[in-house]
Amino acid sequence: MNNKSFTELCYSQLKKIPRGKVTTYKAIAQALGTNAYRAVGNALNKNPYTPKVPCHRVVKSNGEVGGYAQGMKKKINLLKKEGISVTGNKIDSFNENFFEYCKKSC
DNA sequence: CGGTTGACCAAGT
DNA sequence: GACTTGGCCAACC
Repeated sequence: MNNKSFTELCYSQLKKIPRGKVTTYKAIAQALGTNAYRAVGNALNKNPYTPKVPCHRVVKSNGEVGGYAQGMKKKINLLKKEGISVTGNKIDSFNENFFEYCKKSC
């Protein structure tokens, strides 16, 4: 079970995100114990689990929605349905809907 | 093993 | 506030 690639581990963290919340690429990387922000984004970009994994709940650290393999419009649309306010390409009340991972024993 | 890429980040201009 | 630069790390060729 631990033989998964870094990419697969990212998906595992994604699935832990509760509905109506969002996180950042950086947070996920740190949750995995690394600083590979880019590797995380790279993993989600090619993610074959698009509907399985809530990749649309992942945004950039500056509050922007970031990107989406199926189109940002779809991503924003999903976020709004989850109860997250999105203005243009940015998250409204970003820190309100922000979800933090438990790095250590939680 | 080296070079390229990417849904990034932070700091500087 | 928008753009540029350097850095970071994993996956792929």
